[in-house]
Amino acid sequence: MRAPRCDTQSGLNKGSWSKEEDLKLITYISKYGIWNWGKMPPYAGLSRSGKSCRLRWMNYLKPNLRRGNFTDEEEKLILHYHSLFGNKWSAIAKNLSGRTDNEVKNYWHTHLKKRKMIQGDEANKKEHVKIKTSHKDNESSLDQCFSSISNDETTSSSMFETSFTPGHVVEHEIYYTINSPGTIEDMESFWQQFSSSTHYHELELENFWQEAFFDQESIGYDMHDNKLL
DNA sequence: AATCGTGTCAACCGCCGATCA
DNA sequence: CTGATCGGCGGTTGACACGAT
Repeated sequence: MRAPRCDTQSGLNKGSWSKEEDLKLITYISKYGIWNWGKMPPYAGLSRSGKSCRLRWMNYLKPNLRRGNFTDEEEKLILHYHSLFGNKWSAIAKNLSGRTDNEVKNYWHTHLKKRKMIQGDEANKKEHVKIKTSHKDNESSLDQCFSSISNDETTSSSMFETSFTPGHVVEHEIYYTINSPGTIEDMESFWQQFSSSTHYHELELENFWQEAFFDQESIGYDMHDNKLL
């Protein structure tokens, strides 16, 4: 886990994502969808690059991700598709429901690559693979966050109506292609709801959204139409 | 208890292709 | 056609956890 740090040149945060950052991204996307990774971080109140947000969403926060240990069946599939595709991790991941290319790649490098080499040397040797469950703590804390949001009707959206539960595969397709970042009023209401529906107030971030959303020049605010650009 | 070595995996980086003006 | 922008991909890094000594 990388320690959170701030890049002095760009002023953007780097490293590990905090719980509150996760919440902001989840809540923003649930309300406004994904319209432009490069432009949306300030609207979501995040001091992160668009790439960082996209990566975090795709690899960790997206609702239909399966987390935890790889099953024997998944392991066989990875080996099978790797023999077909090589290091095309995204192609392999597409054949594994709820798994990301990053996860498949990591699993390959930490477990299967080594095993394959050993098997190559000693064809009949059986290798015991220990699989760590280091996501446990994060999952439980995020579970709390998700439940606190999804239990609040004012913030529920199509996303949360579809069993938005980390650690489980959701059957429904989630729509996140809404095209507008909303108005200032929307955002005020949104963050007030966000604040009251989570443990946000305990995080000493009360002033955060004000700093983030009332710097109108930096975020692009059309005074004439009263809309965020 | 302290130190060291190794494994794990979230996140970063740089590149590339698609799209659009 | 060209250049800018954006999303996506694969390789790599490095902080942290944990076992060994």
